[in-house]
Amino acid sequence: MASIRDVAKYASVSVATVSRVLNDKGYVGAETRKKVEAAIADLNYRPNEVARSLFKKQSKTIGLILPDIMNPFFPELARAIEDTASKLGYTVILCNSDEDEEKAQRYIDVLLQKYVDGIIISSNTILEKTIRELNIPVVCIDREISKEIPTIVVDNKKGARMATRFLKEKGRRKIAHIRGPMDIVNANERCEGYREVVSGEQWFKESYIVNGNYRMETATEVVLELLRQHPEIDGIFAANDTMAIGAIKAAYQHGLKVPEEISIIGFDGIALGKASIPELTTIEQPLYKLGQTAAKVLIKLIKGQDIEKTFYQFNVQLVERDST
Amino acid sequence: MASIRDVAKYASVSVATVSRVLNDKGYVGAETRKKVEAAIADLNYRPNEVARSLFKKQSKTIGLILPDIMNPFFPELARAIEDTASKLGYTVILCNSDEDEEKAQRYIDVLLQKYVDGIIISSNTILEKTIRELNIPVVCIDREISKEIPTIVVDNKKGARMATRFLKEKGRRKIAHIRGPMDIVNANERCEGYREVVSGEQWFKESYIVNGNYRMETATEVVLELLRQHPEIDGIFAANDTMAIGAIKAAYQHGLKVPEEISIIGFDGIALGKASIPELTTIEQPLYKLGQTAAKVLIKLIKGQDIEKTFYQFNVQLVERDST
DNA sequence: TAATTATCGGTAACCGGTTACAGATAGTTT
DNA sequence: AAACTATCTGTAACCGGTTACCGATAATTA
Repeated sequence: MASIRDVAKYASVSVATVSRVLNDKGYVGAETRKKVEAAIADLNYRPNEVARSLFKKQSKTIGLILPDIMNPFFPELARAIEDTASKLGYTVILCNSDEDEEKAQRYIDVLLQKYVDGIIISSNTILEKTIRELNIPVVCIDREISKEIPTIVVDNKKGARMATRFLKEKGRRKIAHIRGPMDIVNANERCEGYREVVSGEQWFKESYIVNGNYRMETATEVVLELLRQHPEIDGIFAANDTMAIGAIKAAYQHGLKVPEEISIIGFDGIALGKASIPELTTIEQPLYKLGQTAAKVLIKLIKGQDIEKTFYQFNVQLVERDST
Repeated sequence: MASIRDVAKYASVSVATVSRVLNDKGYVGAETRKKVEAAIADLNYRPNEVARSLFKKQSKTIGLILPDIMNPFFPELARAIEDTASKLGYTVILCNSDEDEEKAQRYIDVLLQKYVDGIIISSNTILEKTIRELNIPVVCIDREISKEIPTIVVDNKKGARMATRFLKEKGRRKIAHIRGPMDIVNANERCEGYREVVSGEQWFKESYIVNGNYRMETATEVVLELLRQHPEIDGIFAANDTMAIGAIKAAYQHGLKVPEEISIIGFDGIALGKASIPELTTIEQPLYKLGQTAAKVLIKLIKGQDIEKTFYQFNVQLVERDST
């Protein structure tokens, strides 16, 4: 591949001049500019981004650390981030942390060595201190670590309240909740939202809250057990869509018709919800918007521009489909 | 961050020596090595991967160009590729081409500028010539472009025959096929496999083959229309799982019970199939294995090792679940 | 003892960009 | 005509690694 020196020679100018044309910086005479542009075109020259990165200490690359791209919640986020980054001239390195702090740390080290300009991370295990020591911008998405670090999330508690109230409005009187992992903030918030709505009800029992881990199979198991213990249950609010689908399966296995005999509502609004039969009623997060915002905010920070706020909380929306 | 010169100064040696220790190359005395290692530890030094890339013309990074990570077929592939690459010391840049050749080309240009060591691509629009001109290894996955380029796929035709025969064995006598896009090789192969099995049947009509585009909504529409036209149909082989789920929806909307009145089988074995109700019978591709192989083959090529073959065709497996 | 060889470490050029600084030219002002 | 300024272009150092090549020392051999 042609280098800037080849172009300079071809156009009979110096490399500095070529660089000036390339970056539209400093004085370049009209004639000279034309010569250089012709040379660039003739040689099909593309500046070497690595050399540029070395000098600028910026790579036009961001790191994206997610628990697992196979988790159906993340592809839409990843897509939005990549789209936005790409539009703004950045490239995205994908990393799967498996919720493992050590693994995340290893990825971070590699990303730093590659001079990534910033990182978007979804993690609950990483420490605030670790992040601050990186000396590059970091944005958290979906999981919040600290109010100090820019974070993009939705109003989980409100969404949970909406979901639970909706089931009540649908005439459900014994509403259970399958919650997410204890160490994930949004799972706690969703559980809290559910609690706020049902704690005043005289029918509410602590055992109506069961532990899930955001995965389908486990949800099916625990809901099956729940229905055996509490045949009176006629509504379930699952803390995410994946578990909600697991719950639908459990309901069928238990011989219950959805939505006739039991209503089930999820949270997230992932594509999966439209693929299930019946289609899933859910609290929809503006996933694309979240990813887009994360990328925009991160890139603003990279460019040294300041951002309006450090905590972006988006609204959720109830999408009624056929499971309620 | 500390540079190699800082380490050299701290250890009172030259940068060459530090580099030798770092890369275990050339003679370094035991004493000297210890000093250098101590310095590296004390200064918490990590070599700058960008500087290294510049000199080596290798970045320990590979590009992954997929049509769309939101398409549920790709996350597992991406995960496998990332896992494998990461284990072998490579990092993955994610690109979404949207089946758009121009977009893919733009990504390729950017990737080249960043000195990626190789590219894994899933595309049917890109030309063989374009790829050969890149001068870096390229591996195709899921979509085949040319026998010259290393390709990782499954035996689509065989899988399609298996699916169609399976429906016959289940006693289905009027089996339709929803095919994938005309410009995708695997869609044609799957259609061909279906044809081979049904073309001898006296009941077979050309209109039993309908065009889908691998998307769910479209599949629902065309199947609905198909069922109106041909109420006799009692089996459907959809060219991918997403369309199979669309077909299940259509069947329900048409008042048919799955699998009692109509059997539906998909292709791919994506996670979605386990989330649908009824769970989807499908021809499962070893997705993780495919991704893993793609990464391994690519990295072998990058390292200049030679590979056994240029065409890796994996077997598919029929997974019977509840839709047949 | 002298010559040879293995081992070790340093200097400096290189990868391909960017940019501070300085020098040259042309146009304007006094 | 001299001085000054605006515009334009080039030289060379720098980013942080790698490595060819050379010189020095110590160990081995004749």
